[in-house]
Amino acid sequence: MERKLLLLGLLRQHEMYGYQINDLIDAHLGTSIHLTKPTAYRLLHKMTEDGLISFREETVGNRPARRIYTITPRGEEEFQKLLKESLSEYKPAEQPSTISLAFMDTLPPGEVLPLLEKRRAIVVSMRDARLSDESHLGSYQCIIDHHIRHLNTEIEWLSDVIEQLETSKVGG
Amino acid sequence: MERKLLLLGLLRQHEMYGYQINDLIDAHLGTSIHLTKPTAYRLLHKMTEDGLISFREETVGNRPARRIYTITPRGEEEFQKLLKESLSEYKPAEQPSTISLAFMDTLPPGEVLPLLEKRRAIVVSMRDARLSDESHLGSYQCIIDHHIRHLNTEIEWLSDVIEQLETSKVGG
DNA sequence: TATAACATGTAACAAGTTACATGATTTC
DNA sequence: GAAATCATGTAACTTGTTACATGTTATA
Repeated sequence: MERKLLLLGLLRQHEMYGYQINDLIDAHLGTSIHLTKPTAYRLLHKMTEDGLISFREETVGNRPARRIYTITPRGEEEFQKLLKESLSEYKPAEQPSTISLAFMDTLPPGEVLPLLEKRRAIVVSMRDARLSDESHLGSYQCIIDHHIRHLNTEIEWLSDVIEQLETSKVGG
Repeated sequence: MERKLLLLGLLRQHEMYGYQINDLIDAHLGTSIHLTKPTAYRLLHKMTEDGLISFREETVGNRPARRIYTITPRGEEEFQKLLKESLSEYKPAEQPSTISLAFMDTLPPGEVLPLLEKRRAIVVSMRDARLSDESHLGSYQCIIDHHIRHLNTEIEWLSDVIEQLETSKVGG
């Protein structure tokens, strides 16, 4: 489970509390992995139970205490294990958005084209948002680069599909 | 939900029974979408309840009767609706395998390199399996092409990461 | 003074998986 | 006669989401 690896990896670098982790992921990794608050909190609880992380509380004003998590030696072991496993494996990403393209010939090209152009615009704006994200975050840069490359591939593929549709529209 | 679109789209082309659908997906689309048997059967039941598809039974020998599903007019409507929605949207694929790369600097390059090379070999063999799949399946070809492109991007990215590691190993 | 951000969490639900169950037929 | 394939399915579990709950502090 990659979210576990992610949390362990983050906590390994600095101690952090849940809210902080959520913010970091939303801000910089949210387009590559989603991890919603409830899931993050649940995982943190579970990993605490399992002895992989531990926390101390810190109170600022009268807000709910921050639970500042640190990785334990057992967590470090688990991290190393998961990391080596995960580095040497590959599970292809599911591409749910792709399925509809298999059925586009159901509709007349004139109807499909604007839909695909809308889709492409979404992908382009995602790519551009990533490109203009100037916060070079050391190790995350690698993931951001990965994401940009795949977004570019997606744009190229979509453009080819669109082009083919356009010529078939003219030709047919 | 893309699996629903997929099932409706398949049944729209020919009537089919569950086992057949599972086979088709395993054989040609399995690397892009997984749909396990229980999920497929459950969806077929639910869509029947909802009036999107209907079935007749066909018995061969003493085996359990095949339930041969056909799309209904309401299913056709739903299909059109889902298709238009899905064509114009884009949800980036989650890339769980990528997370570990953010933490590779945890290990010495000499230890990371063989792991990443193993990973790359997996991706390469997936790509090659797709390339050598000669069963050109009309509309699915588009999805297969999509998949191959992303696998290629993945290979390029991994190769760059590996190359960087190699030079840093020599240089450092 | 209202809204956003801070900080945690629970409850109910949705979706999908694994493992198991059943039994016939074909192939080695 | 054992193993694979055909054909359906159930039960228990895992994982994650959405919506809701609670209350504080900073900002516009």
